[in-house]
Amino acid sequence: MGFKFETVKASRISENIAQQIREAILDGELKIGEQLPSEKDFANHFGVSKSSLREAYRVLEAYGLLEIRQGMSGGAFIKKVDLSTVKDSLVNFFFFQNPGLREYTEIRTFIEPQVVKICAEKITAKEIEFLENNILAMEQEPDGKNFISDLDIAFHKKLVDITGNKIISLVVETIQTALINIKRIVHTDDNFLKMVCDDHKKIVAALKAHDPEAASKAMLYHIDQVEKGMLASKTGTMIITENGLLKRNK
Amino acid sequence: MGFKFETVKASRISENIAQQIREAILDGELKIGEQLPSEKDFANHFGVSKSSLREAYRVLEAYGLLEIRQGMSGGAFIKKVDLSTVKDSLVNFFFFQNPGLREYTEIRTFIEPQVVKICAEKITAKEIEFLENNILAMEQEPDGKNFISDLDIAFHKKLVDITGNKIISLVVETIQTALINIKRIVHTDDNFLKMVCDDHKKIVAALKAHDPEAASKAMLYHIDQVEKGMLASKTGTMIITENGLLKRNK
DNA sequence: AAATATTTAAACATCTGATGTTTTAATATT
DNA sequence: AATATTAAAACATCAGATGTTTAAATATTT
Repeated sequence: MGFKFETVKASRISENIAQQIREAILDGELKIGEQLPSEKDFANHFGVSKSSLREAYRVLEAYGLLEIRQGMSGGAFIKKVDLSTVKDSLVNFFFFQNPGLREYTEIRTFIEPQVVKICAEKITAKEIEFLENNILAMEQEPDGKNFISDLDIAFHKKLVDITGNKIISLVVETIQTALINIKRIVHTDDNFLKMVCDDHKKIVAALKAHDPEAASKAMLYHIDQVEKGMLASKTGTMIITENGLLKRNK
Repeated sequence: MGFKFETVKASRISENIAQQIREAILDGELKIGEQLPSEKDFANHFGVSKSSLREAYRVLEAYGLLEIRQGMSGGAFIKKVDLSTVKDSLVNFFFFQNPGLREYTEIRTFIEPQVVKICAEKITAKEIEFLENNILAMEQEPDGKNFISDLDIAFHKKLVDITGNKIISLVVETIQTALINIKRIVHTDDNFLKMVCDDHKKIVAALKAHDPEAASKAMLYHIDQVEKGMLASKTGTMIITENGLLKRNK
């Protein structure tokens, strides 16, 4: 095997600074809410021009690590990276990977049946009420496409949140979001909506009975139904290939 | 329930431009490798100053959507977002979420046993050879901590790659990377290493026999062993709390 | 005294234009 | 033909001027 030196990228001042600050955050030296010096002061401190420092700030802001506020008593503040930042990053990534519907379904079948198994043991009366209200709202909604999507996301999100596992939450939520984008394209019909409600009801019934196996089974069935429904429905500006891959139809 | 208008953020020129370009990419108008106009020209086109445009480019570069090259016939080129960009983003996110070892283990037990089930059916002789060589290399390595980590990642990565599911690959690889960071801290010993090798061998044996259930069982056992091993080992600068949460020990 | 309006100052946002550095292609030299 | 030099395009950095936002301090009015 040959050498394995890492590629060296020409150092850019802004990158250097952004890296330093990011490391300080990851090392715990800078904490949430803490304020960095003003552009002028910090540029001076680093011995660089304001523009270079501004670019570093912009990059850190793009990472979601910084919030920059204008005005008096404004400035750059360390911020907890929020979910939307990661999701945007994942959207960017998956755009080029272009996973197929099959891939989304597959990982869902891995995770979500197991999620409801845990839920069946831990779920509280209040959480069951939340889920039941969610289904009710979905049924009563005449045709609100987007609203339905929100309710659908909320249903599945609630379930993962019950597990208390932040990683699983992120994964499931990201997949849900990606699927919504696909759904918007494939124009799922009223039958689809009814099917979703029925499936959700069965899942909740199993959870109410604290029956892990039944819940798991109902969820697995549901995920498969959703895939089938989406593959069967007519597509708008996109087409679904034999692999369940979505492609622009132009 | 009250109104639900979204918060409006003061528009910044650089942000506006970055958003426009990002959308053009996500709409398929700009393709990989395509070159954007030079700073000067594009700034002119938008009717803004060079600095504003540069900040937009910096942000897009941070997203991993742009590669900027200096020199003649340099410029800004649309780039496929690579894995490391997403991983960095996830590292930033999880730093604040600070998931516990338990959470990592849990999602692994959801995914990886099912992964090897698929592998047991699809795996080829060449892939088995790869895995066997990987184990051999791991055994022969006297003490190379980091190298072992690389081999460990490569082993698990190979398995998910066999499934051909890009989403699962990303999830598993991200978790592996996060775990390595934890392992570096907890100073796993020689016994741990031997255990890993033995477990990997059992998994490969099951795959060789094309036995999905055995493979799944071996993987589940392995993941649990790794968690136990890490919880038992002495910690360096970090301590593991009762929840399996890592905290800096200072 | 309280409420309202005005002023002020700190900090970011943007612009302009000059100068430096990198990189590749064209040209000249050996 | 190989090597060295030069030129040009594009990014990188800098300096400093001007505009805009925002919150706090101050002044004014009720």
